[in-house]
Amino acid sequence: MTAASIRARLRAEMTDEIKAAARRHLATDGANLSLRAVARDLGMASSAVYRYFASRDELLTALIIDAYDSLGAAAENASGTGSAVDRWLAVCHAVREWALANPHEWALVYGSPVPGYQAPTDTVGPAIRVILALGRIVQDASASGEVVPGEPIGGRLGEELAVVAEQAAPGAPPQLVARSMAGWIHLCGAVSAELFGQLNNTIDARRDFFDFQMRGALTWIGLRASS
Amino acid sequence: MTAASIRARLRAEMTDEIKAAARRHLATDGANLSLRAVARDLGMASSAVYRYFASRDELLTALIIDAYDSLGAAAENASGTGSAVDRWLAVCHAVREWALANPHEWALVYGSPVPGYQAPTDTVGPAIRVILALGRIVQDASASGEVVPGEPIGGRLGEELAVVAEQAAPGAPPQLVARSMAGWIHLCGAVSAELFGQLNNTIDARRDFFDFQMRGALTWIGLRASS
DNA sequence: CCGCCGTCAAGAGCAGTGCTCTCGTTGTGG
DNA sequence: CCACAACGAGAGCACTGCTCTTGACGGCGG
Repeated sequence: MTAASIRARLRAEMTDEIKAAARRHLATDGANLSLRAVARDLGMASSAVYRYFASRDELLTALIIDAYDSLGAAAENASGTGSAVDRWLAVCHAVREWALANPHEWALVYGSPVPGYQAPTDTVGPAIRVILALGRIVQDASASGEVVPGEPIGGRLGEELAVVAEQAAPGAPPQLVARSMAGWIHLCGAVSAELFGQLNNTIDARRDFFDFQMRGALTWIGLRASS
Repeated sequence: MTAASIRARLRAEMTDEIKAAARRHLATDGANLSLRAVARDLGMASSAVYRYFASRDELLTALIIDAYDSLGAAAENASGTGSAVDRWLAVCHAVREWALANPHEWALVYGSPVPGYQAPTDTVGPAIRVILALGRIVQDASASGEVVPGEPIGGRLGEELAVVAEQAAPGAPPQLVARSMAGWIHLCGAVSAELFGQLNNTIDARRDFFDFQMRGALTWIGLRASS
């Protein structure tokens, strides 16, 4: 135990240092960061990095998982208490603030996909944490009646939404889940628009505008202020 | 005229061929396409490409402008006739269909920004064509009363929105312009979510879901079916 | 009609990249 | 205590964007 754990601990520390350096380079180089530059930052040969990550894509995957987990934790932290509306808005603002604090990691996970990169299945678990956090709010609101049911959705879309509802917010009506998904998509769109420069030279009161958008989406989603 | 125009025409043709080849490579390599590979495709030396584009960034800028123009034309074409709701939805679907037909160009303009790349001012003109197309619809609807005014917005956000309203939809109330901007952002978010894989293994009835989202956003925006 | 100059393409070259392979060293489990 | 696994370093391959030089072709002024 002693020896192996020492090796293992050193390996874990080295892995973290590489990821930290890579995260730093993410800011300047984006998704196509230079493994050699990362190695230089750490004072090691570029080939040594390959002892820890089999390829640059694997390093990126690790960064992506970390980003999803960090964002998911932020969302879960914010989804605590209050009315469904308050909880939903808190999650929205938490996501936005996380993205503002970690813009390049947001771009990594919600921006354009890296060309040759195929996300492994390890990423889907962390990826849906924020969705599940929103789903719990919707589920709770639905259970306590803080919700406008709306008209059912038929066809194949209706069936697919029923499956989503079962997984993310069991008990909630599919049409409510559909509107919530739209709200999540609007959330992602609003954050990306702000981060990717679509609001430049146009809107400076960005928090207010974001809040305005999320509240507006909320009225359509149909979460009520309280039971 | 004769000689210079011959030269100029050859140059324009060559420029177009380079852009076409670069667009082809955009599909596989994304924003970090290989200038040498483009040159290889055209059977010319990589250095010869620099006669037409001073750098790879300049080539990318040309592609970006072309993409904005193409998308803008598609949006303008679709914004023709009918009620404000019909015109708005037509533009939304036109944007989505253009994006589905040109996914990599969509990623180029609405995806994560290229790291070291700073968009020159030449791009803003083409960039706002689709926004202006939507703005005209809102303006017309406002003029003919097909609109729910809603509550005014105060503070700095209100002032900024008034400026936007003046530029994009003169005469329309700022709060309506704000809701329309949110609709445009939701539109971009929905297209990006679909294109960037956020709906994978979840929603297959994508056109229906997109339509559902845009109609929902529309009810909140406050465009009425007809006067 | 000829020479000249601007435009063009090609090639070599530089610094940098991802990744592989080999070679010593070091530390650890049996 | 020693063989073996893990590790770091370096060289090397094919590739990249970009620059510089060289040579050739074509249209215009004299």
